[in-house]
Amino acid sequence: MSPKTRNVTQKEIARIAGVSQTTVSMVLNDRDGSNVRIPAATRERVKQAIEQSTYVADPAARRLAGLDNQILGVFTYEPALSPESMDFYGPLLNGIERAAEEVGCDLLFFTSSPVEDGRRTLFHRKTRLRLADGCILLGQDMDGDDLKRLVDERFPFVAVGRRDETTARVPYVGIDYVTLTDGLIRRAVELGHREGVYVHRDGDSPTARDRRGQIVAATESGTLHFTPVAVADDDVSAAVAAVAAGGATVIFAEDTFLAEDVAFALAAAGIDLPRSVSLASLGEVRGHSIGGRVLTGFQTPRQQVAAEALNLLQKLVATPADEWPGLDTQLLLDGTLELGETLVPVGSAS
Amino acid sequence: MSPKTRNVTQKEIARIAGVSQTTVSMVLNDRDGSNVRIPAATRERVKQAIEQSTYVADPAARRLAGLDNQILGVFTYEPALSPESMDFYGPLLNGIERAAEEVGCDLLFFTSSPVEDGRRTLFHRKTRLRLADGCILLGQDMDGDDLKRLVDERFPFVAVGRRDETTARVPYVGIDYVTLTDGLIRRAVELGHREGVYVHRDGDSPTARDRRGQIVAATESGTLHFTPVAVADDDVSAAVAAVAAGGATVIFAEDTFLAEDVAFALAAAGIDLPRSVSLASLGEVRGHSIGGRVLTGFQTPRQQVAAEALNLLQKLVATPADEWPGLDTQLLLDGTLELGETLVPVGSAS
DNA sequence: CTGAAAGCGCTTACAG
DNA sequence: CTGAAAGCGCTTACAG
Repeated sequence: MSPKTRNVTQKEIARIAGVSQTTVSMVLNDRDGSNVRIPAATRERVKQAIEQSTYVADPAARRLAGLDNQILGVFTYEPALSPESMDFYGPLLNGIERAAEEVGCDLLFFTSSPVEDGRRTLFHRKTRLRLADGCILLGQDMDGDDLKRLVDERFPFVAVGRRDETTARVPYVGIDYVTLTDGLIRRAVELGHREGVYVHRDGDSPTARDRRGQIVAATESGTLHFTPVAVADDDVSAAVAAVAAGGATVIFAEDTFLAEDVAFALAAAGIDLPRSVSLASLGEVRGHSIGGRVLTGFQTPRQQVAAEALNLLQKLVATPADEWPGLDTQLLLDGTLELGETLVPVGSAS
Repeated sequence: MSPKTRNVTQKEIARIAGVSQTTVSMVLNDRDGSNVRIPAATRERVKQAIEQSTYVADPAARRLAGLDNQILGVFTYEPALSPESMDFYGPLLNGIERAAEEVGCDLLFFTSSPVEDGRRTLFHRKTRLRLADGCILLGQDMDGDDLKRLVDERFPFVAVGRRDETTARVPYVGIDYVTLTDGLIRRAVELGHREGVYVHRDGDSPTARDRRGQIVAATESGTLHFTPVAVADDDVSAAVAAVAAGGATVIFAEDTFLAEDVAFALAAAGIDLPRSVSLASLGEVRGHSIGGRVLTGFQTPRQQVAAEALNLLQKLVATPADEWPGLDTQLLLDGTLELGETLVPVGSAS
């Protein structure tokens, strides 16, 4: 630690104002309850002294003494500020920053977390987690053990995105993908589609299950029959083959990157989009288009998700842990459909 | 403060291992100097106990006891994570995140700082600044008083961008705009330009002065004569008028947004770019183009700037303040010219 | 109304 | 080699 000029402490303020350090603390924290009643005169004297000095409370000491810090942690399972991740994290981080500014909190990014198995670990020997009053968790693929431990330790946190851990009830704010997926299926049916291909990554996240659930339901009810195609390593050739095999008039892709890959592969295979086959993404499509056409998919209120997550986190921080069970800690927000231009009526080719 | 389950402390580890709490601290911090020599046996016992527990040192306590925190502050004078600011801050933040990850530091964003006069204030009653070992300052328009106070308090910090405060020697990492500007002027001269217009915002930041200095020098030496045009509120009409008045074959804009505004106004005025007049930006141009043409300007190593800034900050943190004068704390990195397609030989119209 | 004291969890001289 | 003690700056019972 580089030696700095000593900082002003309450003790010095006390000496200047001619009171005890306790009194300074009382004044600073507006402790004016039944047992303590500080006359306006001394209160004023103390305030004067503080005003004249450059006094700033030491956050570490406050924290150690058991107060909160006005610091919220932000943990991402991948680098959050890289150009590639901005597409996903950008709106969330922006929402978090704005909400934090609003409530007067600083944001502690746990960039130091060592990487294991390709993702960062929240708990490690030197984690500064406890310096924060609470923590926001971001990432497609969270660690179940982390979540469990956070719950067990009663550390206030909120996950962005739905989590249905069997081991613990995780507070989250997410998007209602079930309704969105359902809406897009209806839309396809309205347009005459009866046979589709569902291209997905074969992941097992809650949001992946949400989408798949509706796809399966539509298939089983006979509303719209989907042939599922799992894709690995961005190799979407199987999906193209499934389309070429005939029958399908529409492709649903699990997310927008996948949709773009599919579109590219279709073009390479000489299959015309959307004349020969329609395409829709079950993810956020803003800013994405296919050959100049607005991609059909969802619009998701990510900034709002972030704001609500911070909101909920604040509530958890302010509530004693034993009262948490009474709180509504799982929140899904509605998105909207982007009808777009890549999902068109069957037979548009004619 | 919501009551949590109590966290494991050194005292408990000590009890388990059957040693004193001091010894636990020693083992944890590898204090094995001349006065302390802990036998491998007890050391092992302590490590076992730690391993079995979920012990994590309380960062607030460490900090209060005078150690460093592995937390670096990030202060931006405007919101850093908004879509608009990403163009500028994005590469810097990315560089900072990567560097922080490398050195094992967390990043504390001072989002809580209240806004005064349209910009955030670093020092306020509840600043958590001191929780960080040091701080990176970002922003076009920093507050001179903030800088002075940081220097006076000997708080380790590094500004991104050159700062020449008269009141204090500010550590910084920036880009060498003098050489870049000079290079672009030479280039214009090579292409036959003798008469230009310099569109600027009339600001007084160091980098603004750097650019203007070269413009003025070229004008005075007669190499390339510039007519300066100050622009307010993005109203570049005066610049267009200056061009229309004749004589000038090239426009230099202080930054890329300005260049884009000028290009737009020229097009509206029916002045053909670059056939009638050339255009160059004295700023980063990556990702910007004018009517499909690569804009002439600079490429600046912003990620590297960020990395070097963090580097320097680490050095400051690790060095006692009284030895800072011996350090090289002002660093300018080289950018490269983007020759682009909007600065063309005089008389290309023919 | 106000201050002396204990305590938060840690580190570091200082004695054994 | 190891532990008891002081101290970091703050808050909060607890006595006056």
